[in-house]
Amino acid sequence: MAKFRLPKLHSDFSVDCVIFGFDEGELKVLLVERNEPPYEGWIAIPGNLVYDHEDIHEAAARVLYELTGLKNIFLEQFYSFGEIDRHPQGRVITVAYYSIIKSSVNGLHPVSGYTRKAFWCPADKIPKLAFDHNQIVERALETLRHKIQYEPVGFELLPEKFTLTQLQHLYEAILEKKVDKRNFRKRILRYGLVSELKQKQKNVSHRAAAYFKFNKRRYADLKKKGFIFGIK
Amino acid sequence: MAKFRLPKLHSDFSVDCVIFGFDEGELKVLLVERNEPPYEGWIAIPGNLVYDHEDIHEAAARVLYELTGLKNIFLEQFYSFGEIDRHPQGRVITVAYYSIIKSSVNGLHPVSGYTRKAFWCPADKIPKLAFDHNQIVERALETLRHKIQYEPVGFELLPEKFTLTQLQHLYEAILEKKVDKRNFRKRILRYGLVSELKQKQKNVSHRAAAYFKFNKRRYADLKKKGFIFGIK
DNA sequence: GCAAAAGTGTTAACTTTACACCCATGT
DNA sequence: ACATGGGTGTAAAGTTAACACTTTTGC
Repeated sequence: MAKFRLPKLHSDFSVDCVIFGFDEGELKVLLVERNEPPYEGWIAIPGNLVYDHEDIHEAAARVLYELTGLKNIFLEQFYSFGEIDRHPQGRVITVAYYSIIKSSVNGLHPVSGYTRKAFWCPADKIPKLAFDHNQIVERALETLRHKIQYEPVGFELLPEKFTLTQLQHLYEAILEKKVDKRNFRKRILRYGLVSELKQKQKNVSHRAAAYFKFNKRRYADLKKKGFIFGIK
Repeated sequence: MAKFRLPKLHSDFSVDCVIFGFDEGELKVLLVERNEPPYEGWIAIPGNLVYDHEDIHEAAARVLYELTGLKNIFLEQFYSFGEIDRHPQGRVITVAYYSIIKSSVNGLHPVSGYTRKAFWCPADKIPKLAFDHNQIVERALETLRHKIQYEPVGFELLPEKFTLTQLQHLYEAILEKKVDKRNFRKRILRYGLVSELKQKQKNVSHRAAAYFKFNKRRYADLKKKGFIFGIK
């Protein structure tokens, strides 16, 4: 027979966030240095317990803010991890979220004492992390690679203005393979997902590239019609 | 500062299972009639609390067995639901799993007293369910529709031997649209994912259709090479 | 003038789509 | 003989993949 111990004072579930950024031609993941046991001093992804009467999605946003200073980030849930021994102090199930943002945003300043600092780490150089966080990051990467196949996720990672080469390098970093320049450009331009700006690069020691911006409106229209945006 | 109340006696999280079957040309969902408060007497998807020292995945398998008699089902996690008021007796986060099976399996016999019965319901005629289960089923359907676009999920829903028309109707039921017979067959046959059996239908008042079987080996080979199996 | 990255088109192979008639079986 | 669903091919349109040279800019 089911028994409920309610109401409770504390939840034994948590949220963890895998935040992807792209900078210097590399895919990056946002990490923190913990300032609390367990795993005090370890590197981890931002995460913490959910309050009792708190929506998990809001909890993810709050925790991310407290631990890194990031605000107004669009978070998407991707998996829950519940190995019985994943937390050294007992059973804690965690709901994992991910987001892809413009890592140019500076101001990574933990707002609480839970973490000592927050910093970007190249996705292919993640150190040993606290808890089962390596597993969580690995799964987030799979989700991202999968997602980029049918949604133009990449634009979220770039600044407002970007060159087509930057965009291409981003795809190559996520998919971990080379893409043909001409075919890539044809595909991107075909559906009008980007608009060319009049502005060009300056002070580069090679032909200046045109800047483009993502055409959100156009994307929304196409999406309604069920189109798929894939780069193979 | 984080505080942990550990060890605990009971978990306040649950698992819920959306089991898809296909029968009589219709996509079906496995439902139960509850025999316990809350929502006693209501229709719901099979679900219950997770034991303290139980892996959530194992919990899903156990709960499914107890409530419906189904065993050895491949369950896949797809989302966690954590609205603060989703459970009338307090905060309960649920991890939702789905599976696709041959609904010909009879023997739906609840093994515990939690449910009065288990039965198949057409996916497009789901009644009002307990908790937020309608929302969970809806999301599982989206996941299934998405998944069938790049994995030959359909074979899991059919008996060992099936006709190509049955397979086509299955795709049409899931994708909710008509598919061209000739093009469908060409695509299925092209990659050798199915093998024709010598056996044919009997006692049908029209030309007997050939039976086919799914070629798992071939699928595994193709998958390794990164192929995508899509029906548009 | 050279190094570095930007930008640009064509062709062949393949994939997708649309479409209509004859076949086998039971009644 | 008729009703029912099974089974089959082709051509046109569209998509993908492979591939190399010229342009612009700063030093």
